[in-house]
Amino acid sequence: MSASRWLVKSEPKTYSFDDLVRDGRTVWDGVRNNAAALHLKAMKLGDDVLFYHSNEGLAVVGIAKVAREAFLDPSDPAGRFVAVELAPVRALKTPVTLAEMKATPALAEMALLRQGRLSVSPVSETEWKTILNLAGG
DNA sequence: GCCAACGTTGGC
DNA sequence: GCCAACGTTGGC
Repeated sequence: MSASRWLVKSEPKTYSFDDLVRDGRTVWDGVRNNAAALHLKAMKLGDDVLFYHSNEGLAVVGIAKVAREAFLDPSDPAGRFVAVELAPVRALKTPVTLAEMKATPALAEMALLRQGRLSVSPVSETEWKTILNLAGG
């Protein structure tokens, strides 16, 4: 079975893709939404992850991968939510902006576009390839 | 168990 | 700074 693909959002002011590159690896915690948490739980070691900058930038800027599968979120005192760990793979040659994605018919069904507030969402193989093409490979 | 009120996210 | 979308909370 092939790996799954995902997209995570982060406000660059809080934690940017550059921060992930600098850190080499990070705990992706603080997700407090059930739909997003289900996606975190479904992540497998080595899965591909698009890194999206929200609020500022508004673009997919890099590729990461799942470095540790879901475990109890250490920042959640109630023990209800999970976290994963992510590691950087590479920055995109050209960031792919939200506007570009909205203007691309092949991406019309993307969870990112259909449910704007979802902070962790699945990405289909077709969507992945389309975005990497937009990024210039 | 329903639903109104409220809070949060995130694009504009 | 505004507001749409959506999740959560709490009174009944």
